[in-house]
Amino acid sequence: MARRCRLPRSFYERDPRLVAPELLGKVLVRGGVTARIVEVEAYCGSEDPGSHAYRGMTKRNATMFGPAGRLYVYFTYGMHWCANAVCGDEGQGVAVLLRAAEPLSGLDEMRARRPKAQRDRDLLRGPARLCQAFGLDGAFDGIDLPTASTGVTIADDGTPPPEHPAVGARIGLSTGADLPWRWCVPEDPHLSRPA
DNA sequence: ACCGGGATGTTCT
DNA sequence: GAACATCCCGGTG
Repeated sequence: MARRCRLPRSFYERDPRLVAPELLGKVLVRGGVTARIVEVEAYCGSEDPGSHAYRGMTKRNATMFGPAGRLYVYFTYGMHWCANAVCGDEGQGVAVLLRAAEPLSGLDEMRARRPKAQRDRDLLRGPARLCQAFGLDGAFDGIDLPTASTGVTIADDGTPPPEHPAVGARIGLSTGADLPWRWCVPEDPHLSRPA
């Protein structure tokens, strides 16, 4: 296996629609718990009616407007957390939502945090399930992914992104649902929904 | 397999 | 007061 390195800040400092497909195949890391990202969505700030940032900065979405490379973790539906990587330039409010991943290591810890998951392929199949399995919640909002000391990061282990990713509409939106800003590893069994 | 509804509480109108 | 970047369970076929 090739050596794993944290993605540098410059990776994130671009349009989320460029960053998103390149995140496919990268490795989400929290200590010994790791997983390969297979599904993501781009959220594009003031030009995107589906984005939390569409109506400007609020207390909840403030992290989105900060520097690229931070983790934006938000609470939704009264019980779930979801995690994004902030992209672009500071003040833009753009990010990539991490929607699904393939478990690589730390499976026992994931299973312990998600006792309801029947099969290992269900551990990270969906943005809130992914956060549950990794133990990500509001305490992780704003942490800096490129910084070594945080323990949470996204790394490159040499696996290239798919040459022809599946692209389609984002999931769960009432507005902005027509925009094709969801990217997946084609045919991957760990997707939240087929591509 | 697919579908419908309930859980649960923060955020914004 | 409504909406919400979701998940889980229990129905039916």
